[in-house]
Amino acid sequence: MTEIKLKWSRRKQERPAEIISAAMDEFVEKGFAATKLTDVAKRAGVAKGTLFRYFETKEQLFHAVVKHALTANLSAIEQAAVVFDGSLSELIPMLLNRAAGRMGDSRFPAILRMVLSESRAFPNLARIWHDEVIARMLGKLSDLIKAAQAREEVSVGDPNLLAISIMGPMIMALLFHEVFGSQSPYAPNLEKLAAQHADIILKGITVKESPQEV
Amino acid sequence: MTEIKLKWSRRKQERPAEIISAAMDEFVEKGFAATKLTDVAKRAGVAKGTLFRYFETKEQLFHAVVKHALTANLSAIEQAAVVFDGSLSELIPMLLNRAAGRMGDSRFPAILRMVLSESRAFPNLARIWHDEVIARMLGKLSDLIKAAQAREEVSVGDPNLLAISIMGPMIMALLFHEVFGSQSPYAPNLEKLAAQHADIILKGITVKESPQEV
Amino acid sequence: MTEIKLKWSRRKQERPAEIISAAMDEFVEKGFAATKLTDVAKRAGVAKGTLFRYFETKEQLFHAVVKHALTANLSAIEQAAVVFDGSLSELIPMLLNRAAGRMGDSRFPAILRMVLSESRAFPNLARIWHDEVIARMLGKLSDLIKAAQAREEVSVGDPNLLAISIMGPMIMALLFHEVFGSQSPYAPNLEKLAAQHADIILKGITVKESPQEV
Amino acid sequence: MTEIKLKWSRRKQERPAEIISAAMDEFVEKGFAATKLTDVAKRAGVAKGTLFRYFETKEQLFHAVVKHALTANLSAIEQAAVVFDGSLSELIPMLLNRAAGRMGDSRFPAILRMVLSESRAFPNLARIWHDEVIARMLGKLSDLIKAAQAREEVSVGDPNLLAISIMGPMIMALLFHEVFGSQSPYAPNLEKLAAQHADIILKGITVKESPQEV
DNA sequence: CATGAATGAGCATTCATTCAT
DNA sequence: TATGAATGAATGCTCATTCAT
Repeated sequence: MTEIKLKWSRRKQERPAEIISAAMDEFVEKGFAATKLTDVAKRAGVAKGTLFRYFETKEQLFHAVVKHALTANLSAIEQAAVVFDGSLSELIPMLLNRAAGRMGDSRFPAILRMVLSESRAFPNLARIWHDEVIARMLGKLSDLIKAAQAREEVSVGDPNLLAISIMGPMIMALLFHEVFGSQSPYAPNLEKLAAQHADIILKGITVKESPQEV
Repeated sequence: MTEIKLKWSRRKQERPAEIISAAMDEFVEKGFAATKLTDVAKRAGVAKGTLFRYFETKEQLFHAVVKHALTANLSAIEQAAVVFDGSLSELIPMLLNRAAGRMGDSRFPAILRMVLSESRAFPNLARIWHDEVIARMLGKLSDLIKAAQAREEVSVGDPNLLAISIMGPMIMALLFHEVFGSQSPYAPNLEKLAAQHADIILKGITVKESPQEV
Repeated sequence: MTEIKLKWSRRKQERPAEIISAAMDEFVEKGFAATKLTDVAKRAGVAKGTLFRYFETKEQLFHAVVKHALTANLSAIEQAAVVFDGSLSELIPMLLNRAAGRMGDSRFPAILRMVLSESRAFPNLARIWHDEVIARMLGKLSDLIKAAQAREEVSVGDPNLLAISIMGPMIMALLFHEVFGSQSPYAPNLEKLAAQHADIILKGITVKESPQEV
Repeated sequence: MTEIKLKWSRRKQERPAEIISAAMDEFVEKGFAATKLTDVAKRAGVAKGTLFRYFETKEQLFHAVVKHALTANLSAIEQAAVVFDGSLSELIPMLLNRAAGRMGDSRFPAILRMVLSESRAFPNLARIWHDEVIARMLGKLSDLIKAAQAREEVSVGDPNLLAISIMGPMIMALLFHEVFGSQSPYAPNLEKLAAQHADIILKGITVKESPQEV
């Protein structure tokens, strides 16, 4: 009896999280429109009606999923850049390598793809992700680049564009794996790409002490 | 008079194209599942039933749209690289600049996004795009890089990854505009990005003339 | 030119009959509701729109088909009984044998079945068939039976019911072949049934001259 | 109160039967193609969507109706003959009389007619009815006739055809009432037909006591 | 007159949402 | 509070009918 009671109250606490997790899997797999709440309920191990106790509509459930995905990844994102304060030649390899690590273990790429997919139907989604993820990430990276330019570590150039030059290939590679799978002969190895791209970029932007100039 | 007389026979020729165009707009805007054939018909200026004269099901209409988008862009893609035969230092700026040009005028970015969105529900779609677009594009670029490496124009490194280093930022920028719009302070100017990224990459990969030459 | 002209006007004359024939095949095969006018047109070798030059609606086409089937078979039916004027012991075998003959060559069983099928949706159909076919057939047969009873050829009994006793098995057998096909081990051989049933019935109804009575 | 409380759980048990009953009425009245599920739902007192909770498609609902009709009538049919073990002179009047009884109270004739109507569109339907109803009925009757022939109760002749001679008029009469209604002056009275036809048949097939016996 | 492209009312089916239990 | 049976608006698709050619 006590057992059961505990089990119930325990589950009650966890229900929303379980539902969100199940819903995320479904939304990510099928997209918003093609996801059936019956399937979400089945996957979450609850009755369909139960979903509506916690989320008023399908759309609100979707928003909850997105919000959850956001906050779950946000700390990691912040951390990646905020903490750091060294030279770009140290930051960039670390940043790209960390991004590469995201691929295998987390649902980040799938969520990225979902955001790309659904942002047209849910403009809010695009705005939130822009403000919370993109702006922070690019903003921080851009600031670090500006600082590096100020101390003449790197050559001049638009820092925002430079940030895209740095991150773009990783994003493209992530999407490649998401969309085309890892079996393609062109599927990039993320760690190697991170290393090689960091190398190229650093060579491409670092100010060389030209011997004869001195 | 002539106008009216020819209305039917002329339209019969154009109908499929008109419908595909309208359908592309709807699919791109709403996604496959959320697109209503009523809206497609309305946009195409025909009755609902007329759609089914030309395309048996919603899915076949979708495939026709994808195929059309593919062939419409394919020639341009082939051209971009195939014709070329000079050094990478000429090719890369041209290639990126041309990609930048695609943004404003064509529906390419929207289609790219649609492919990202729907490839999970339509695995065929992913396979076709992989084989027809990605493989060709990356394959050709990779070949050119190998040739440049052979004649020691550029340093060693995995050519496939290098191709991603070159194209990734443009892809990311395209998606940025598609998803977040061009109003964002972080929205990259495509032409400038193309120029700046080409510069960086070339500096990053070109084999330097040995110092004693100076 | 003349050739063509002739061909056309010749066809024009035949068109309604060709359409009715094609329509009968389709209606008989699929039933009224499941028959598509496109298929009728195709089978008749004309365009869909042409059907509507000759028959205002699908329903009117159906009525034309029924009417045609009726008149085509009516003369034969009339003939079978009207002409005859002999004893029942001659009539019944002949009648049943003739009915058996109908099975193989004509579309009569299929039409019978169609009438059974569609009479609920088209009460007119039932009424017409009742008045034109059933009443005439049963009426005539009943009259002949009454005459035979009057001259004490056959025993007393309700002549209408007797008519059904005579015809029923043939009707059932016709429908058996129509519905279950001729492969069933129970599928009756129509000629044999006609002969055997005639025999039984005649034995069953003929007034025997009991030897001792004389 | 109890009424209301149990409404759902009780109805859940009854719903399929209620729906099948309503659907049978509609199918029998209009035929498969012309039956609208809206009307079935209305007649069953449920919403359209509810139908699909219990039957996946219109066709499956139709099959359920047929199956129900089959099993509902099958036991009665089996019983009629299986149990019996007496002489044909007792069996035949009883059998025909029982068949006559079916007319007024059950939906058997309507179902018979539906099977005739829809068997072309649903060949399965014909096969099932052939195997489950016709074969059993005719088979059993045929067996009893063979036994009677063996003990010289009745004269020789094909037992299958004899079975049709026995049943045919009842089938025809059933269909007459179904199709043309009971108002026709030719509409047979089923009980009288059963009695009279039994009489005739028995006289027609019974082996007569040889004259010298008198 | 013949054609067949175009139409749109009509129907089967789906699924988010409600609510009696 | 949890359940899942019931609901009905919404949507893909069909096909008889129309009408410009």
